[in-house]
Amino acid sequence: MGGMNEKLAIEVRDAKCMDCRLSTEADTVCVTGSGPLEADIMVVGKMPNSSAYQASLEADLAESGIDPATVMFTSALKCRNLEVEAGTKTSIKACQPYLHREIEIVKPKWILALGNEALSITTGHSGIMKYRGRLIDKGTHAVFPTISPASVSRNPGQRPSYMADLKLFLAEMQGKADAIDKPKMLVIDTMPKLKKLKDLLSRAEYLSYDVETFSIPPGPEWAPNAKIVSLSGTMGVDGRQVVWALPLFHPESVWQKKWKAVLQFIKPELEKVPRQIAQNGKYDDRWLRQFGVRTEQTFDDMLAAHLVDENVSKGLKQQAAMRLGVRPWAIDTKELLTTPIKKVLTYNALDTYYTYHLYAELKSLLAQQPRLARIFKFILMPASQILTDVERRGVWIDRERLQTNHRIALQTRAHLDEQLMEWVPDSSLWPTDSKGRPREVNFNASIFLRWLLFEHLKLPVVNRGKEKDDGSPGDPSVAEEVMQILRLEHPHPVIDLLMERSKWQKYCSAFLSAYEELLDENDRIHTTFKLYGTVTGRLSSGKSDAEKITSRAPIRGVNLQQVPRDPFIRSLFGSAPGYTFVEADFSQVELRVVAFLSRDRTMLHLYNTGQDIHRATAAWVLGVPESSVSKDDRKKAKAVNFGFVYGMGAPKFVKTAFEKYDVVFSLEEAQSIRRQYFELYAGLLPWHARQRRLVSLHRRVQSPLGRIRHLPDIDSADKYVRGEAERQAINSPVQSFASDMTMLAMIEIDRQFKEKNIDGNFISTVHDALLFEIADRDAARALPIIKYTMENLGSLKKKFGVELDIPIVADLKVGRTWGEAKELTEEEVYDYSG
DNA sequence: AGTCAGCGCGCG
DNA sequence: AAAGCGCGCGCTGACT
Repeated sequence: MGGMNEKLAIEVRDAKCMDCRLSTEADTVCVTGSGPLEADIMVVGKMPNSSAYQASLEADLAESGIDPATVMFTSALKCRNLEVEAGTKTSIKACQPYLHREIEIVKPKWILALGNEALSITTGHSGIMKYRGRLIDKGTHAVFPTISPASVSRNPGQRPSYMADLKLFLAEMQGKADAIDKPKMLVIDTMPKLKKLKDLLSRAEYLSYDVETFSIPPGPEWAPNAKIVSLSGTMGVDGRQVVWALPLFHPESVWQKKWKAVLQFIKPELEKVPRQIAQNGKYDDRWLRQFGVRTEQTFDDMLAAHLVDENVSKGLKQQAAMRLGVRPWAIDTKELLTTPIKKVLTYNALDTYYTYHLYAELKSLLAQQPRLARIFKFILMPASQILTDVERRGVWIDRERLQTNHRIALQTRAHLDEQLMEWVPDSSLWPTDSKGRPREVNFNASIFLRWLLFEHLKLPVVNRGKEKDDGSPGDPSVAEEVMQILRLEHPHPVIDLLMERSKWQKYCSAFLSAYEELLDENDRIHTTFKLYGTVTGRLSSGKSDAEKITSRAPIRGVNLQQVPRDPFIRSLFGSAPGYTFVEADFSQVELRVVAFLSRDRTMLHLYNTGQDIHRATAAWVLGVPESSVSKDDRKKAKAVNFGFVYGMGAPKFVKTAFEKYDVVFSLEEAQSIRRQYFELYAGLLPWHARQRRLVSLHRRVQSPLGRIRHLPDIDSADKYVRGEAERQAINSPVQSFASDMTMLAMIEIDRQFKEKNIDGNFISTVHDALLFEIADRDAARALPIIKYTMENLGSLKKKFGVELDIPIVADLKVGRTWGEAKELTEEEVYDYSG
């Protein structure tokens, strides 16, 4: 690093500072900034930079167009200690005055904050991943946060977005005009203009559209007070482009009182536009369908962006900045109704305008990668269409049973609490909070519980959490695994009570009360699926982003992919009266895909001869014939298969075997089992090696359909990070392919139901399972379609040219509810009589 | 009164 | 010191 700026050091530095423990360990105490005193730009890192670090930082800045010679470099923490990589909240606080004094003296116009410590000391905010890349105005200067270069060197995958941030920082400083001109906007606020819009829409070749919505609390489109505030579009008509904004339920809107009628007026033309482009259009389509307009997006930018690069953020603003060089634009969408209408409309229209330009960009990117284009066309877009209606329809819940079971759960928890209270002494002994008041009784993972177990009852501490920032040991763990160990080695009634209680606590808070709150007037609950929610292409499920906004009465979303398997919960989910509930599972689909990809002979043989691989593994581990493998043993073997196939080591195997299956293995036993496992399935290790080689060579891997997983961390200098990327390279193609098979099945089955006029609907997918609700009278026709389609998946060959040489098996369960559905034999599926 | 990260645990 | 993968969410406790 260059030396400290002398004038600055004289003003600011206190070389004898002893405000925190860092000073005692430091080589140099209180290192102040280096660089010109009159700099406009100040770069704040975490600690004083080493010379190598400084050199690479300067190179990064130069590469993005910022001249390092004009920059004042300084840091959040002032003590330099090359040995210790330390940063503590207390140290940051202690150092804060020095940095603030530096800012006062240098008076920069811009501060580049590198990493969370720098962010927090310059702005008071925490959460660098949230705040990175956006300018924070501090009055006298503006702070632009991004991630720290240290993190980038550890995770090379972050480099592109880091460099993009630096370039955005330069653009902000230069106040550069956006790369694309802002459009002229047609505001539809009179009857003649509305008629004109209707006419233009009827001839539009494409339309990118977006709605602004409102409800209190922020929630779903079916909430009683849900309103569409405005609808905007960018469309191509007669070879030119028209950008328009239609005010609807805004207080200043001329259409506020008849906004629904206005929507109906343009509905036929809106629905008929051939190319319908949107950003996360499932959301817009859901809202428009709620109010009677059935748009069907044909191109979703968000999904295309996800396919092209699963690791970047897919928001419109981020994508527009990254791909179009457009600076962020924003209004407070929580305050739509009090924001002047002009602003709302401009914002709304601009969204559609950039959505269109992104579409053009992404479309050409996809055109260059035909396999991705096929996944987009034959999986993502059709799935998005289907899921739009799945989310709107929701899943039927047995309301009475829900209320009963909720009551039971609350009572059970209360009863356990009573029993636990017998072990709680007089409140004078309770631990106190920072203000000296006794802490409340709390049997969740709290300070109170830790005190009760480890201080009052003097049970031994089995495990601790992460070491604290100040170097003190972490809190004693009260996790399930710790309880299991305590129960074995130091039995105590409190342990059993707590283990039982934690189950009921989770049922009450995470599931039952959420379900009750979310039940709509038709006894159904809703989820939001994300097709862009996972790096492998699986769906994720939960609440929509709007529902995530914290508010006084948050609407909680249901994650349909983590419903406890306990029939106490699963039997609440069912089919409405007159309908049959069907669960169709792909049997062991991931392991079948492993066999297909690894070409392991033993696995291929087992599957091709219709055998059960978990059973085979269990028999082999236990050294008994397959006929004497119990259900429980088979379950344990599942953990063995999944663990070892994806690169689990012996120590972790010992841990999971104990935690999940109560089986105790010694490390030696585990090592020998692992060794023998790879002798039994001799094709697996060579396949692992192949995946490692591929990812090292290309920095990415592909699924059989061509989904790409970028793994830039394979270049990390850190061997743990590298190992992670290697195991992901092994797992990703498998998980990807399996989940695409599920989506293809959903799409094919949906098409056949429609063709054959079957009254059957999807309720949810759970990774390798499809859930349906089918009219009783159509069940006999529907079941064979479901099973046959899943097991044959014609589109794999037809659309993707992939031919599976292992059998795929679908297991069907039928009943009134999820928890009570009974498995059908093959005969029962093909000859169903209810 | 709201925000956040870390933990622990629900699912595949 | 650390080697299954992929998720979402509720709670706690510390902070503004």
